[in-house]
Amino acid sequence: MSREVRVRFAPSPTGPLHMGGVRTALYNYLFARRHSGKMILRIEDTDSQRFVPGAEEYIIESLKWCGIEIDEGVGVGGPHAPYRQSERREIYLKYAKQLIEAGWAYYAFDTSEELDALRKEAETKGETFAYNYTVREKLPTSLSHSKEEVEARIARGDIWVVRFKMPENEIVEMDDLIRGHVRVNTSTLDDKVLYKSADALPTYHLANIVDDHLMEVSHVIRGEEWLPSLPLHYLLYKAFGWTDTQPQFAHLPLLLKPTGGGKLSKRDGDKMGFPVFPLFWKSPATGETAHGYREDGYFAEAFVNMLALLGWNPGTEQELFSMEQLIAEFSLDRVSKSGARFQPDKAKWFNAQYMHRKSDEELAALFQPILKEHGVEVSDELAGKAAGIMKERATFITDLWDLTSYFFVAPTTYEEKQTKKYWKGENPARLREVREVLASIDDFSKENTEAVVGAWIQEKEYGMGQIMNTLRLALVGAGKGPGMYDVTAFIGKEECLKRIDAILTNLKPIE
RNA sequence: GGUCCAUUCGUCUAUCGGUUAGGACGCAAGAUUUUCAUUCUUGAAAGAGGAGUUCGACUCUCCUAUGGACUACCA
Repeated sequence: MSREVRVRFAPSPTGPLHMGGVRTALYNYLFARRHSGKMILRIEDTDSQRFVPGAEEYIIESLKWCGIEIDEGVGVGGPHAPYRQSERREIYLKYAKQLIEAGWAYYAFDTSEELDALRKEAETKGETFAYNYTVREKLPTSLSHSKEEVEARIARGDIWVVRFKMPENEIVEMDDLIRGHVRVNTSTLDDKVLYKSADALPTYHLANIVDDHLMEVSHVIRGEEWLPSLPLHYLLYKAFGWTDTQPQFAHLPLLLKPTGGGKLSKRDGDKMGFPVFPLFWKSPATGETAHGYREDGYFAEAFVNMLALLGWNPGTEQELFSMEQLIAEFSLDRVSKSGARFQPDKAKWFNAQYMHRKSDEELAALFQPILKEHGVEVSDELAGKAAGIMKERATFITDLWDLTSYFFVAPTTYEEKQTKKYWKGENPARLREVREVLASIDDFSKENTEAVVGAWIQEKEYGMGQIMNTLRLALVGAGKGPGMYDVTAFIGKEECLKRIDAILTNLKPIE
């Protein structure tokens, strides 16, 4: 039997979307597209305490930037709307009650404080407190109280929760698309809270299972941190009688810190100077900011490509993939099992690869705003041409200004090292000669200038290095840049002569 | 502490019982070059440890070690 592939990305709006979350979304998207299925965006905002304003918008904009398209969900609607769990709140209580009636769940009246006290007490005795079959009959629950008593407490407004009645000593057999077969004894699990009366909202576990069922989700692709609660989720499907349409699960490996232990966190980025978020973020509460790949000059395609290869590989030696190619190649059984350490250097390498493949037109569009910031007004053609000449040595679009500024503005200072090396001896006099040679050239194209000047250097038996580097000092002001004739052809004859005259009159020769 | 997951060059990874264990990033050396880069070539660099199973194990099983996740009325 094969049913329509329907996957969901279900983040919680508790802050900016982390790059690990983006990867989860990406894998869901690739899987959906690969199998001509649907990609759903569901917002899991069942924790009223941790809600962060702007987080949802951030998530949506991040996915959009990455080219991850949503078929159904928050922002686009769909047949199972609403897709924000806070707007679905009246759905869940019904299902919680259904579980109680079927004997799979029960009311519990303990307060958080009481439970904290019990945990502390157990801890001092060197034990661990587990809310499960060993204690639930002794605590204030609908299992230990009469039906009348329970109804009375609810009627009088006591705070209650619904807990899952985890069976004792049963083996849950599970299958994960990435990890294979997993089995767990239910005695090691506890009675998780499914619904809380305090805010009339379900917890993740209930909401997740109910919504995945209602939204006909076929595959749950999520982070490895969810693996420990998989048995509960299996049991919930069983308790509801939904095992026939239960989705298949795939738990993705974690993204790890570049150095040291643990999973990638915001602080790593701050410390080591690379972004952990797709977009720039400013916390509305604290005003704290965090770098984003987009604002730091990464191309979305490069970011996506890098992320895709962090935990998945095609089995070939290909590393550069467009989104279309990723969709064509992606499969869950080539996702690795172990956590992937994120490496900033590799991210930069990917970006450089994409930079090198950009056309002059694309580069012009990206480069123009930077040129304007520096007060340079040029045609797209010229902007693109300059960028095109230098793109091979750029990693980020923002590198381009340093790399090409001398195409647009004459040097105002001269690099000390180059000056010391070349602005001495016969070189200034030779530069005057070069000036005359250049002044005599009519066809100032790269090829012609190179031919004429080259022949002249040979004829005079001058040192190529001395002449060219002195000229470079005059035109660029530093010991860097592309081939000299790229510069002469770009800035043109008049500007060339102007820059030569400038250094001749303004810079005093060494010694 | 308990439960679960994982373990190949520094890092990302290939290998689905038989390979000189391959590629990429980074690193080093060399070549090219009028500068800085780019590019190219080359090099160093790995199966956590121990038992099995097998003619043969990086690959299968078990144990140990290490790392990680989870262990909230958070997701």
